[in-house]
Amino acid sequence: MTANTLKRQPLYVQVKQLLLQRMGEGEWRAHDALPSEWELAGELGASQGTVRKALSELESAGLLYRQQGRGTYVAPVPGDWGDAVLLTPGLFSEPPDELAREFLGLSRLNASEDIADALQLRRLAPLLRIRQLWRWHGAPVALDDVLLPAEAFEGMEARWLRNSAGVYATLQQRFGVRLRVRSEQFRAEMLPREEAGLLGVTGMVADVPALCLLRLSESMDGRPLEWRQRYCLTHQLAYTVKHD
Amino acid sequence: MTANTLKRQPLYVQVKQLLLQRMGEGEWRAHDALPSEWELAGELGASQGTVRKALSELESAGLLYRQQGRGTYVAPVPGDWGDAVLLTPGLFSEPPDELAREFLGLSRLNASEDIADALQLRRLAPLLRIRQLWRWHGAPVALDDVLLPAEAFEGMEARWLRNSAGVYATLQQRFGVRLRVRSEQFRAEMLPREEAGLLGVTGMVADVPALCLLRLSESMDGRPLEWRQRYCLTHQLAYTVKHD
DNA sequence: GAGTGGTCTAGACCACGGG
DNA sequence: CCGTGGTCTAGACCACTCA
Repeated sequence: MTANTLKRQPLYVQVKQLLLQRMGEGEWRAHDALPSEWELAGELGASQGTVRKALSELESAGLLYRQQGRGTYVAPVPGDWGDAVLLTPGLFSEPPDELAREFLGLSRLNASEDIADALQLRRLAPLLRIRQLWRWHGAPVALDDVLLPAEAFEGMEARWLRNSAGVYATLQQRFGVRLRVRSEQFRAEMLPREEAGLLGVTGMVADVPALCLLRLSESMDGRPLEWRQRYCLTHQLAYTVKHD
Repeated sequence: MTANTLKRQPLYVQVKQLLLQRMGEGEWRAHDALPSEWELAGELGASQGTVRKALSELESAGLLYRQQGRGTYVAPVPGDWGDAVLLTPGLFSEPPDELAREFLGLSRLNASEDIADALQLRRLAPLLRIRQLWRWHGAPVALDDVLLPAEAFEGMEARWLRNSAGVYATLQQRFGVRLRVRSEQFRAEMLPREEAGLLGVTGMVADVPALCLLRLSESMDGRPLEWRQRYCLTHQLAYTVKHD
């Protein structure tokens, strides 16, 4: 890599950033093959070992997958549910159930202090709010409020969200932005009235506890771009996170 | 590595396993320096690059930490709380609060079907149960039930647990077993009566929602060895998991 | 200055997948 | 068979820490 020093980043980091950029620009779609290690090495003027280190780190970050004897491929966008899985409680065996996602609406509001702080915006900054409902075997099990900085996603349209694989997929397809989870926060709460209505918990039933998940996500270059709140009903299903 | 092939594992994996074994046998204590890459390479008959790959993987697994210009050191045993942190809710800024751990008791019981299954034991297998309470600024915030296969930890004594940095630290010190989290499961529940008593939630107060965490941990060679259930009060504090 | 880990290179061989 | 990624080696230079 001739004279492309910039800020004296190690070469393999520069290779990573360059590949991330090209992936962000949509040069390759999910499951497309990247050039081989030797081709990239030639293109970029680095050795094959250096390219390998960059590719390996992108693989462990979940952006690529590699198969011996075949090649290196762009990994599909992770679903909105994240790495977690809904499970029947008490069991650690895992039938990865398909959850159905239902888009409820797109609206605008202004950031509260907490949210502005988390997203590194000024107070009352305009936000987009996306609501969606998760169903498992037809029954509502979770409700999402997704908050995005309006400035970063100007031109967002509800129909993009209605017919898509999820918010993350839409952001990547329409804005070339790929998000990753920075941190998640769990809390047990009594389900608020409004959310209870949307989740179909109505009437005389005693108050219901809900798992409240907050998730802060960022772009690949580290800017926080999504604040998500999820209310999960966990009578029937638990929220599982696998490690490694 | 001359003729130590075993089952045709890659050399760097064999190096990892050998180092894990020697760490498990207590050859080094926390913050002890390991031999340098070149010394290990000489000892084990591998190249320095291969040793480096093994060490790097152990570092990213959190078992070692390395400092340029100094050396490679054994990482301290993680606390019982795991990678998660208790936080004031709504905020993603992080004052890593010290939690006080209070040992409540050591008892024996027999495995239920679920737990025997998760720990890969026969039904009704004998278990050790360790109870402990977590306090934050004096107030109880969480209660742990730790279940361990009695067979694997015969001779466990309550006083070991009373005066220690936690269950994981005791297991490593007394039995040479280091655990890592395999999966965690979250659920919102109404706090059961017994746990409410231990957590100091008494009297006329309306029922309280609790975050119920299940954690399955395994030894470094992949045997499931701990089933843990934790009830967390999350009115004041939330349960946070950082990624990366 | 000596010793450590961090990066980078060049070359070798192996294991796997597919034509 | 070829091309791919996976492992392993040897050697070079750099950046950092510490005596």
